[in-house]
Amino acid sequence: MDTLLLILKALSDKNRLRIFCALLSYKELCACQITEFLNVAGATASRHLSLMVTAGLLKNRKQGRWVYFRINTKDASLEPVVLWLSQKLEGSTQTKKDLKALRQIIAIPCEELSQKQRSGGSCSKTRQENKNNG
Amino acid sequence: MDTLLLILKALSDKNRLRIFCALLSYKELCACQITEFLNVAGATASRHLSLMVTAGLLKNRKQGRWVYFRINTKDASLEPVVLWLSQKLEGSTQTKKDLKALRQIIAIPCEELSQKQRSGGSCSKTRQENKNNG
DNA sequence: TATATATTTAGTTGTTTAGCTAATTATAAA
DNA sequence: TTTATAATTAGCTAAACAACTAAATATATA
Repeated sequence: MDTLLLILKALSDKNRLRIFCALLSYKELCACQITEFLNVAGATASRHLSLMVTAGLLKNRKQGRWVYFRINTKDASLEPVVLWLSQKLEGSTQTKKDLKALRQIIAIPCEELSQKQRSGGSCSKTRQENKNNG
Repeated sequence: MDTLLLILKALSDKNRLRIFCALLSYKELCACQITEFLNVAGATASRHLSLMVTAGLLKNRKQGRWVYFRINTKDASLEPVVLWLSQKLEGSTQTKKDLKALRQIIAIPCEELSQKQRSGGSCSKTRQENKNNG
């Protein structure tokens, strides 16, 4: 039951659900891409991803300085919930909005994305504004 | 996505998961029976149940002074997750322990249970001790 | 009708958690 | 080997939440 709780807690946060949803469409995403699309500090995205990996929902692989995350498709016992979530998430307003934003983000090379994040593109003010604008 | 989040949040608490698990075996349970088996204050059980009803996971019916709760089997879109949870919960140590305790609880009439709860059977000290004893 | 009582709601308190910045770690490039 | 940098970890703050007690609500019984 404790393992199950870990999975459910990992899924019961809006930003983590958005990450999961993004990975349903884009099989693999870099931490910097997820940071960009959530519009949060890198450390915040990292913590969310870490929780999901610990719960067994995600797997990651390191490639040079970048870390790529994907849904853990090896654990067969997760299949039913992944399917259920896919159905529930498909076509929701938030999903549409996120997928649209992601199309633009994945077009930018990670080097450029990271540089943008370093140079103030992710300051608190901007994040707050984006949040308010929906 | 917000409805989905409501469902996931409703499931991501140990006591609420225990309630759900109990209702997988006992189709319908009274609020006082759930209060007894969680070993919490009546108000606490009521709040948990209310969250689960709001999320659409449970339905309830009032019969006299008693309120009975059951899993909402009418919403077909919940079927996959209910099945998944059943599989995950089946046979876990916590589940076994809870079902054992429930067998004794349902043997007691609600009148007697409620009276027991009123007359100090559910004081904080007892609850804490039970918690520590597992 | 008045009283008893099962449940819910209101209000309080301590814990958990999501977010931030700053410091650390690990890898690539100069 | 030194420097730059992507990601993680540490430490902090504010918000969310689970638990409690007390008050309110709704129903049954005397």
